[in-house]
Amino acid sequence: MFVALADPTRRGVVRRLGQGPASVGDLAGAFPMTLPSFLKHVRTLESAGLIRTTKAGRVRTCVLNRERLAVVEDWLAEQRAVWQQRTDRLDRFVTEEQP
Amino acid sequence: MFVALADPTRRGVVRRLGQGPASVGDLAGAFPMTLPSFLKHVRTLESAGLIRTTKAGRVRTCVLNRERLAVVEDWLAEQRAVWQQRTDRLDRFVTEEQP
DNA sequence: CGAATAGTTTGCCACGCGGCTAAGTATTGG
DNA sequence: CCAATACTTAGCCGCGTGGCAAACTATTCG
Repeated sequence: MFVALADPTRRGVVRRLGQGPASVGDLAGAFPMTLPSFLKHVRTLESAGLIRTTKAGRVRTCVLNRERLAVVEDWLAEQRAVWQQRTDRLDRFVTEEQP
Repeated sequence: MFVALADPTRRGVVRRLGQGPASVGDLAGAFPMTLPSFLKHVRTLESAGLIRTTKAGRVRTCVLNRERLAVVEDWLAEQRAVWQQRTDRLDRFVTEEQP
């Protein structure tokens, strides 16, 4: 997940797909690299589950898999939870300092 | 940012630091690698701005920089916004199909 | 059918990442 | 002051990643 999003090209693809499905060729047009190179990114995103692709005729269409982005959000939420626990403990501690 | 979080060791450090500051040595104890290797991760996290570190005497203490995690949340929020716009357009389109 | 289109596969290369050992530098406790 | 502690630096190595060009496959259009 994070690995897949750690590349600007791939984040670009995710952003673009947020606006709706697109073909590999259309997507590739927006990035300064050859098709084979670009296709690797598509595959990476797909195996990370961030996008789904289907081939119809000779054109492969990519769509964003929104649910997967929630995984990142969940991780962040967990971090916030951990941090929250800690400040709670701190609050209690500080509070109990004043009997 | 995403690159820094793309490594399990570094995510582990972030999680651990959520519970409060810790020294490099203490943190390293939780991971199966040598100190020099571990230190690289600390440096990576620091230059990504995810943590801040200060050295007192011979011990370097690390603290989580919560604000930076918000950057990831912002990116996700932006994605949601883009997606939302699109479904809005879609709604309008569908709605206007029925005069 | 034949040519253009849209991916796909293959094979190559450079670079950086993540790991290691060994050796060096401050600090600190006795 | 000396030894232990806590990093830090330096240097090395294997592997994965991200890029390319060239050649191949499968559709579609005229």
